Amino acid sequence: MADKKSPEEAAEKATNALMEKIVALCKRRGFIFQSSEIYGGLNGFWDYGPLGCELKRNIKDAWWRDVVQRRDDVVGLEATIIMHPSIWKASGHVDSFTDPMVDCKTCKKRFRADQLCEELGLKLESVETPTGKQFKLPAGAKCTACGSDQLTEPRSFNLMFKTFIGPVEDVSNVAYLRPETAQAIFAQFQNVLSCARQKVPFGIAQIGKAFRNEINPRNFTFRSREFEQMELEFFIKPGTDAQWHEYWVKERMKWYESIGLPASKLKPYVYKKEELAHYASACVDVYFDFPFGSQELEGIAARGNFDLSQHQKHSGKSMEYFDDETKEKYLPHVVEPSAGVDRIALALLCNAYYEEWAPTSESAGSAPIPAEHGKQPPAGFESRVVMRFAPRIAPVKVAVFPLLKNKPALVEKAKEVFHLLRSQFVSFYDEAGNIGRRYRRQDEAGTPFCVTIDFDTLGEKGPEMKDTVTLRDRDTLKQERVSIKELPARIAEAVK
RNA sequence: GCGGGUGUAGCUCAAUGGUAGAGCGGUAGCCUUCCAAGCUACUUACGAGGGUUCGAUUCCCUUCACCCGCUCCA
Repeated sequence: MADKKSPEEAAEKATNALMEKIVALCKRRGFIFQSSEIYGGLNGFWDYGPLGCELKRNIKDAWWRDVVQRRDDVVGLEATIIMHPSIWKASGHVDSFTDPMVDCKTCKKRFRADQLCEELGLKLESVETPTGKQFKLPAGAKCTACGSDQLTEPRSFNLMFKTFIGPVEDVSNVAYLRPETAQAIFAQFQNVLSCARQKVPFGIAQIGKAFRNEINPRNFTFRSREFEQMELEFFIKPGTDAQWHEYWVKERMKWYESIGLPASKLKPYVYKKEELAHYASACVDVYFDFPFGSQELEGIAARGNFDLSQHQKHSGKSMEYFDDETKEKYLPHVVEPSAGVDRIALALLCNAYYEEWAPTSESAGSAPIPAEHGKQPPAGFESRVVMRFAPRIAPVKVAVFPLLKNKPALVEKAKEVFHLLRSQFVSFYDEAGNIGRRYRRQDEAGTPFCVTIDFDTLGEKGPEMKDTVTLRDRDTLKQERVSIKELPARIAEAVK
């Protein structure tokens, strides 16, 4: 009786097990490692290994191509991570990124100080300081859980990483690592406008690192303290907010499908009126079904002119745009699609992971079948793990093998083919172990194509087979005879 | 930050108050004519720091990391 598990518990156990397998594969194959692992690791920080950094690069390249290079109306920007502290004052991050927390010394519960006071009908006291607000509990504050008045003073957890510019560690030299890439775009709006010869509507895009001192990093790389963002600020004429917002939500959903995330696992979450920030007119989050739940990959917000007007106010510089056609001056409104690169990488890894029963040599030629949890594969099959990345996003596009390692003519020809392909695609050469083992290694790396050089390639079966190779498909395991000449075009077609 | 759990090789797991063993993997060699075959050799670990003890991977404390719940989530 005590051993009986509810369906919910069983399902939870299965998803935990799945995440653990994905984490193990990420380490085994060199996708993601713990940061500073030899020193015990560092909470909230992760490194990308040889395959992982190729994957991430492919995500960023795809985004940059689709959002910037292939459009007439978007230009790029690469700003510094540390910027003038006033930027974060203007953006609201210095004040609103702070959560004052109090702990009950008696029952160890933790509360947001403002919420606790509100519940008691009191008002949290605060004083402005150069580095943000300092909070003080009003008289009469007590723990709402146990009633004790033994509460710690409110401590501010500002989510921005702080540092100092120059040698003196002093309040006047405080600077922050950017908690988002977006603000630099607003701060450089006039510079970009004056050189890029763009007219509203147009966008400025940036990819880069951002830092948030999260209280509680969780779910592998999903919530990290150092992460990478891809943000677009698309500046529009006031009043066209709704139509552009709708446009970008559609564009972004399409993009996720283009990198191989299925529509069935992507869900738009439309913010309700009361959930919106006061300046925003609309916001849609793109959610992905991770093994640990449906979670946000990107937020697409219509932010009005809040950011530009804030910077105009704080800097005293005009952020206005002069419209040649209507001869009007105005502060452009903005639609902001803001995506997390690491979250997308994690989504791709989770989505690509499959356990299958693949045919062994006895039943070669059969199609692989999905593995059934907790069961042994049927005779003639054995389990394999395969990462089914979309070819466009796969870290390695093609692997090249000589059928046998101890035949110099095969090795020489294979290396020749490898060098030919390497000039165009991320390629991998392997000759260790038997051919099946090498195929399986590439399955775990998610390499969509394997090319094998055999004796027919050398012309042993006659001239019509000479200079043809086996092209093996990762997903179907099907093999096809293709001439070396046609190979680059075949692969290029699949990975474009 | 609180509570619970976990920490032995790259992975999965074992044993033990007297300094650790296997399978898989990896590397090298032999072999191998298309899906993890075989043989040989090599490789690698008690998360970190203290304490108790003649002696600690094992017991105790602290710390770090990971997982789960709470909390938090621009």
